[in-house]
Amino acid sequence: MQPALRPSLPEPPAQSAHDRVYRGLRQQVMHGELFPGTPLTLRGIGKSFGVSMTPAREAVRRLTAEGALTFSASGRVATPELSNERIEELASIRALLEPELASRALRRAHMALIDRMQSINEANARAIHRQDPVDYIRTNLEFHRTLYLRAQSPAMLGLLETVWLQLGPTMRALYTRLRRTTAPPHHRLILEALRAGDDAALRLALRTDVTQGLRHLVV
Amino acid sequence: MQPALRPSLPEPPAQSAHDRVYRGLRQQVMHGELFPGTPLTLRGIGKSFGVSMTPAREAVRRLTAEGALTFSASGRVATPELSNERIEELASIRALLEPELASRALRRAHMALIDRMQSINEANARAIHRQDPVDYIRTNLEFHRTLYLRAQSPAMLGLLETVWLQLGPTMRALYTRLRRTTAPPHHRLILEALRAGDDAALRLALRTDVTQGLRHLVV
DNA sequence: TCACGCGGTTTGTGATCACAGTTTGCGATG
DNA sequence: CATCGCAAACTGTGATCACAAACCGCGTGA
Repeated sequence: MQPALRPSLPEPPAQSAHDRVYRGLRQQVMHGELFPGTPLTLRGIGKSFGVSMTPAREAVRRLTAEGALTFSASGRVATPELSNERIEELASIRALLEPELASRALRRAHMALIDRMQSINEANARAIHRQDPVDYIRTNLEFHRTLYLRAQSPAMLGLLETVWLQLGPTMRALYTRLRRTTAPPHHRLILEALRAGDDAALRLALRTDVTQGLRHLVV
Repeated sequence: MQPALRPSLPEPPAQSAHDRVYRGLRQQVMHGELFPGTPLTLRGIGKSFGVSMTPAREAVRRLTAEGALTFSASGRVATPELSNERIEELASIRALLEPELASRALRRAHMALIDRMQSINEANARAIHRQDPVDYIRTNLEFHRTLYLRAQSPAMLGLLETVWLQLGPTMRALYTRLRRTTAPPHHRLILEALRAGDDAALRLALRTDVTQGLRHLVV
């Protein structure tokens, strides 16, 4: 969990049962803890969170609305198995939104932010070396989100997180399949563009980071 | 309702109770039938759709996940009252997504599509003359959606519809306040750019249509 | 050996209920 | 006449239940 990220997203404690379930499931999906096509059951979810079916159903309903889960034929719940077209479309949405968010964040960026991103990036490199897919996905998203939070554009970030959510299981399948041992090279470019205050370079670095990262997703 | 639009969005009949409620409420919100801050109750929703609280709750949960409804203090459900910053942010998201969708649709556009858009636009002009805010919003969205459906980018269109949904009540408040009697000039430019096959002009026309239309929203 | 069919089990759905918190409206009091 | 207070009504929450449909596995038959 990343307690340091919370203050910018003004979500109150909101400790209702369905909200606990929602957050828990959402994190599992976004961080790639679940493979594509993993079947879920309302009773199973409820039991694993210690609640009844009702809050589990609401959380699932909410997550399906965001594309994090799908209803297979006749209402069975599962993580999505994306077609190649869908993957490419989601990647192009990332390529549209992320440079814009980065550009907005650039105006408000300061040294402490860049340092924080750098340390997250080092954790990301360690996850790669450890060959830990979940931690790799988690730190990678955290790297990006840390930057975008500075954009002060909650609606746009929310939309982007929806996209990440849909890609979660697919990214897990990818990063489990190809066991890379070298860090993605573009995070360094992002940090350099940030330090230089170069908007065009930053946009380009993000676009390539996103499209390169998802290039290998197409089966 | 627009039965002609259905085939491209491959949504099955899906006649469960919560889905009927979801679609009904969603349309009410997106088409501006509800003003910002309108309070809703689960029991009231259920009664007006002839179902119990359970499906009503699921539909509301799903709509709040999309930003169509908000939970006011201590769980009361209401349509959102957006701040100026949020309105501007949503407008800039529209300005980002809609030119992209239009550009993708341009490659696949044909004469029948343009004719259909033109006839929708005439219905839109009639709604303006009749000073019917709901029908104005409905035909305006239909004009745009008819174009974007051709982009064959369901995920991007889905994201955009989420944005429309969030703006629904606010647009209703606007178009009720300022009683315009002249059609927005940019739809004509969009049609001309489509006929000419001019990508740059089309992108520009959409960007100005979106930003001009929402310029008056800021209170 | 393989395909088919059938019954037990599991699954999502929707209704109902008890409960706690909030709002509301009426009446008493200054 | 205005203001405060309290009780009744209302609201969302979560649990439980009945039910129908889908699924799974085993056994039978070709």
